[in-house]
Amino acid sequence: MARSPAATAATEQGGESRERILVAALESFSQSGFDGATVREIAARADVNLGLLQYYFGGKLGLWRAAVDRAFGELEDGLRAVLEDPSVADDGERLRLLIRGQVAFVARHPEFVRLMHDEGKRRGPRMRWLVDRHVEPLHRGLLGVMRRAQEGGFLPAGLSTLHLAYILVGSIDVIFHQAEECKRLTGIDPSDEAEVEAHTRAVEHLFLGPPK
Amino acid sequence: MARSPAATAATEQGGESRERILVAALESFSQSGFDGATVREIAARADVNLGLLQYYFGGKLGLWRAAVDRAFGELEDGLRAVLEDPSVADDGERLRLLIRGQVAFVARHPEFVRLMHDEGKRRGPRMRWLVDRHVEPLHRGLLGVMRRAQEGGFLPAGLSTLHLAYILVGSIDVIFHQAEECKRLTGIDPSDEAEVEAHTRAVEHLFLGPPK
DNA sequence: GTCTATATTATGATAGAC
DNA sequence: GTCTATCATAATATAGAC
Repeated sequence: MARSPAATAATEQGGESRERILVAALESFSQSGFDGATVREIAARADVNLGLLQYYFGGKLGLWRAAVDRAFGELEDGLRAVLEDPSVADDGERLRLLIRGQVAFVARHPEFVRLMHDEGKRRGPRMRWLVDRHVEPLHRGLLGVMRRAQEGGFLPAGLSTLHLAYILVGSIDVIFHQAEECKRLTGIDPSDEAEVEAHTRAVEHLFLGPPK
Repeated sequence: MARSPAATAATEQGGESRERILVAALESFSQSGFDGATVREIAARADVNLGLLQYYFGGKLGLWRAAVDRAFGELEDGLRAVLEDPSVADDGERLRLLIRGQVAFVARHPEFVRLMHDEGKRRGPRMRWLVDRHVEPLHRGLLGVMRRAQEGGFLPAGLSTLHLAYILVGSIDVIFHQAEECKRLTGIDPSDEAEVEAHTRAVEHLFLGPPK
């Protein structure tokens, strides 16, 4: 896989092991939360020695930050493409693309949502770091699209874009965040292709109306 | 506040301290997750001695279970009332009441959602216990209401009720789950009365159409 | 770069006094 | 019931060999 130049500084100094550690860290942090995750388990998962985490990331917090940067990198690349694509006809269509892209991304990367939710629920330095560095720009972009979609008559006017934004994100994310619960509850894996499609259709229908 | 007889068995043996421990435990578990929470901090929060947690609940897991039972007790009482209320005109109206009640509950009890999300995201004995004991009955009830609302034309037909259910829950819950993030992001506290109202209106509009 | 110790602290649980 | 120790373990982080 080709590497984007932008990603180099944050994630690409160092070698193969460094990358495996980051993958393992994201997995562990998203499953157990920052406090619940242990650097030992991450090292074991990445099949490297404990000291190596210290060597590359200086400590648990540095590892967490690097893993978060890496996780957001991929998402941001995809979102920016949709937000800035000049060939999109109108903001209703742009919102539709945003929904589709986000459902697809979250279905394949539930760790991402789990990590965001784990930090977004409590006050603290990590939450502030995450919001200021990553969430705020995305949120601003989404609000803009929704506002313009309202102005164009693609979204119900008179409803707060802030609330609509959280409703949209919640609509998309929760079933994948709770994928294990959903499996236990229904036997259905929401990340199965057919379910991802059904989910996309349902979210699109609710926000943008029945398909033409 | 009067105590429902049903709640007695699960939560009322023991005294004042026991209750304070359960409140503190719910707070800690929801903030930090099961692994991240420490019995020491819970004891400190409840202003009781460490040994007392052992005395009442046998250990961390027993404490978690008792705290969860207590949290679901209140929710289940409210939901059952709406689900079984014979004076409700139709299932569109019932769904509307369900939405209003759930938004109000979650706005006042974000810990509840945080705890559910913390366990629902990972496989394990606690998740299974939680789903089988508490989530499954609620989910079954919600699916029933949604199916009947579809049949009555109050909800878009042709969309999977499973996905609609997760979308509804996500729509309602996430802004309150992420309340701290939202405050940092926008300066707005979603649990403020005006915001709760705006959120209710937005969710109602999306699922049940514009107000009459 | 990667590893093997090890220091230090924090944690869940227990024993037993009052 | 409630408290004061204390134990055994598991955690992060460090020092230093290869």
